[in-house]
Amino acid sequence: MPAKKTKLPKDLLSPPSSRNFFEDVFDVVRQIPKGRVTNYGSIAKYLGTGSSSRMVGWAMNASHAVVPPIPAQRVVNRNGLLTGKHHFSTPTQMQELLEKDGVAVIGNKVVEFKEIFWDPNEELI
DNA sequence: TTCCTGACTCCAG
DNA sequence: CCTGGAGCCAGGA
Repeated sequence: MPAKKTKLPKDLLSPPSSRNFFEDVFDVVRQIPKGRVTNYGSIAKYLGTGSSSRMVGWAMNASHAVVPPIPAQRVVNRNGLLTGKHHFSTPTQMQELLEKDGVAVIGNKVVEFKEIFWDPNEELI
């Protein structure tokens, strides 16, 4: 069956053998515990891509077309701001999903961000 | 091919 | 504390 038309890079549609940046990003994001959040830079660092944090965000942009769904709401910027909220179906979707996870959000910012921060570099083997 | 943009981050001033 | 520039990598016009 041909893949549905998508804006995803060809690499993402490649077999698992050709592991790529996208799959790695999704893999890490899927492991973020409920109620915890992380940022783009930490994921980039964990994947060894150094300071390519923008690529993480870019990958998240494609996460909506992937299954199982990626908890993209758990990835915010280094200040705990919901910088990617406008990429969800509605401007409030990201916050609602976070609150559903038990994460309080006020003024586009994750409350107690520092407390619930989940760093893959230290908590993921 | 070059130029611009982006769900980022760091460093100067 | 705020602002601007650079580095970063991939994709689109």
